[in-house]
Amino acid sequence: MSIDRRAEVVQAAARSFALFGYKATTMDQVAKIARVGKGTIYTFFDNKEQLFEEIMNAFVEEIVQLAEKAVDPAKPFAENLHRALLDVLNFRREHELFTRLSLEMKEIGTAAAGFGIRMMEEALLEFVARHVEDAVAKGEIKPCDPQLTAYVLVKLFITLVVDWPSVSGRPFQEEDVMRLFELYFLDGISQKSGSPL
Amino acid sequence: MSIDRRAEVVQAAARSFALFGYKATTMDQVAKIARVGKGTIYTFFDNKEQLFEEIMNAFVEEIVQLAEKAVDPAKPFAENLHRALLDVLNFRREHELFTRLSLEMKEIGTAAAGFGIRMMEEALLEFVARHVEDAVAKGEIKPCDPQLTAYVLVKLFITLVVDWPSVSGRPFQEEDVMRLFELYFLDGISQKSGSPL
DNA sequence: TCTCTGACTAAAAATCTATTTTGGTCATTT
DNA sequence: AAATGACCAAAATAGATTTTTAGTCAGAGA
Repeated sequence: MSIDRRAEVVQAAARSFALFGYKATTMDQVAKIARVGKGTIYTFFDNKEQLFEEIMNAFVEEIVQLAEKAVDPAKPFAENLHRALLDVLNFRREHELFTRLSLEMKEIGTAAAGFGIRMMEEALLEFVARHVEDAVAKGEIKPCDPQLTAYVLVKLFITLVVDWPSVSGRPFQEEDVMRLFELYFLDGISQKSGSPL
Repeated sequence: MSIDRRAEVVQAAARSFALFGYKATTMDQVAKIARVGKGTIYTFFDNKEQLFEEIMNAFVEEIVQLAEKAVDPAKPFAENLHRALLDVLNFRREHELFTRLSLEMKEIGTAAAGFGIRMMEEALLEFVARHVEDAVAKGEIKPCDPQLTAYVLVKLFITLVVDWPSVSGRPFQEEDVMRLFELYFLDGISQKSGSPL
């Protein structure tokens, strides 16, 4: 039985994309790493972008499934959000493809890298929006536009996990992020209800 | 009495920066618009960047003063935030220097434009952080890191006023921004206290 | 026959070179 | 003493040339 050349190609490409980014990954290189002829790649994928898309798709699916698994419909929104964010956080830390692509996207303006990022963000937004909608329906959170709320939520997440650490120098611990999320998003910073004894 | 050449230079440069951006503004052009010799500019400013800095400084000062005027120490934090943000919002809409520089910063990577933007953001952050500190001291909002809170607040502001409109296509009205700010930041989206009668 | 390959090609990217533009200077004028 | 614009070096731009790379295809190997 011959090896699964398609899988070899995908694995090699995934490694190369994660290691060098989209632009610096050449098809010759992928072929070499996968130990196949370059033409073989083109029997499975029409072009470089499609190969990239496949890998991003798998990546996105993995993340969404992870988040989905963290959600228990019986449990409250805040708790589900908590667990899902934690998982995404950890996943990000382990797989640096996302981080590298973000960099490439911002430093160089690679179109495909931008596409990849946008795809991930859109998938994440869709996922969050769906759960926000549920939570609103259940009366767990106030009525609001699910799309916008998801957008704000994800932006706040990125602000806390990516932007602020790079501005202030010190990254947060997981628990910090969760506590801050509750403070800034779920409960609000306004000191109005529970008067301090 | 001779004209104030320095003021002429500053005015000409301000116009040109706002109209063409940092990079596309040449010192020859500024000299011509200001109707002075190019050398004259260099009797007031060491170089192009310093000229730019002066103009940005004035700009930032104007904004901060505007915001400061909107704040009444006797009034609650939420209301002050409300008014200050409204003023900044309007100012932004009127003066396009900020917008143009943001674009230049993102499309081309002009270092000086980046510097200008960062300056504005830092000034704004400092302003907000100071007032957050006050509000915490007065017990109007929950105890929190003023720096971080200011950062989150400004980011949310930009998310609502700049990012979301460009994503969704439809910009917000002023009142919308304010209402959303209350929902997402001050009160929180969590449906916990006031049960919906 | 069918899968797989790597030399090949056209197009894009990088490199090099010639030319122009531009920030900054300074001897001269006012 | 204040102001100027011709001047210069350095940087940006444009164009020509070379290199790299995505994608093809005739043919080798099974």
